[in-house]
Amino acid sequence: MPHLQPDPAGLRPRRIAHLDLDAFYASVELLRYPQLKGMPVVIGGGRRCADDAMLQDHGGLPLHQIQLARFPRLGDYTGRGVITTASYAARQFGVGSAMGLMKAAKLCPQAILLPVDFAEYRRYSRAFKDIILDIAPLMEDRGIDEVYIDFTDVPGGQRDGGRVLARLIQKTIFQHTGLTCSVGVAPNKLLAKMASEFNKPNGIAIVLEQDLQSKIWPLACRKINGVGPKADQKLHGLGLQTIGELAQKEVDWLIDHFGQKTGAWLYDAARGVDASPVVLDSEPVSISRETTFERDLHAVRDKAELGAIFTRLCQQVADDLQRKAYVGKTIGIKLRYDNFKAITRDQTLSDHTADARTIRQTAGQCLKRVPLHQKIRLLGVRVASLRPVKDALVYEQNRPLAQTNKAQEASYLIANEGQLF
DNA sequence: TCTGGGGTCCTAGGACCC
DNA sequence: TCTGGGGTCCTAGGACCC
Repeated sequence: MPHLQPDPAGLRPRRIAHLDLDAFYASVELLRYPQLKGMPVVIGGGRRCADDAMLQDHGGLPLHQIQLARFPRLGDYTGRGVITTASYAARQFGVGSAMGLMKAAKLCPQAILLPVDFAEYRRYSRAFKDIILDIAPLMEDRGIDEVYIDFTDVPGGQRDGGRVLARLIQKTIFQHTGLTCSVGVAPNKLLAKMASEFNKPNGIAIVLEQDLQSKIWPLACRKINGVGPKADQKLHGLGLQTIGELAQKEVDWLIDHFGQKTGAWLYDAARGVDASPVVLDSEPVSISRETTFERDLHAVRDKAELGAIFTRLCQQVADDLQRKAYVGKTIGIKLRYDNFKAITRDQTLSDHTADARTIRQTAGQCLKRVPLHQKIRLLGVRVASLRPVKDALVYEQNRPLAQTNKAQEASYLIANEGQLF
């Protein structure tokens, strides 16, 4: 007999909020260029985005005075890339994030195309998280525009199911940054995440234990955080469309079809059961850099170009490690062929390192173990098995030594730039 | 005209050790 | 000569998320 009620032991008297900024990148760009308000705007395309020229050529005018006609249109863009964020006006045309720019250009050629400006987005990201921490100190960072917040013991966090505190946070973020966000408050992270989607943009949704059947069960299984395209397809194949239908299945049946771990997890998720804690801080597992080329490259015919890119990626990863004060033991590469198939190779060293030469040499060894007949579109370098360099001070005190290392790294890398291995 | 870049976690097989 | 589990580390691939 399937359970029709949530398992009371799994639903704690917690109040957990999920908050994410609305159309974050596009909203930041609209603050910078208010004249674009209401226009379809997409962010993406990166460094080759045509409007770099525009940004340098605005005749010294303040950014907000640049005339609409001078902004580049999506329809004029030719090249690779995907949309990172689309403004709500652009979404009306069916344009959305992760969509290829060329495909989006067909749907909405008149949309304005802006390049991503991560430095600026990170500033806003820090600002909105600082505001939250001031009000509610138990916050889990889930990326540049998303957090979980434990409302349980925050004053006012229980009032009206959390609505009062959610409203306060929402208002304070808007006052200080001009950004809007959507908040869901529920007994756990799983439900809070789903709830935050209910009233986008600039909305608040409260989900209580007893709302499971009315508010959660009608939703598609795909709305469960962790059910992606593959799992969703498989669920459809098994005749399951909604979370409610999933909740009718026996745990053994789910385990038979999805394996022990995923099966048990799906069983819980369909019942709104999630005991995972709000994690305040966590150590990174890996640090990586990767790049998709402007055109597909061949290991033999484009050896010099590829070698230079490879070296640059290693240098960037080394810089990232040193800046963040980590060393890593496992060096890996990733490449993606022109048919989009990706492969990885890695090698674990006996000692941790953040040295660009060591990374470059080891990554070169990895590259040797990979078939290189086919053209490739992407190359990446990754360092894992990280360990924090506890004494960041040592780095400071040894600055002259560190600079010597830097110089040696640089000369080694320049000497080997055209090489692939 | 396909499909970014930065991550995390899981699985599964093999090596190796006890 | 054959046959055990269990634990850990390494490697490769893939699903998923922001």
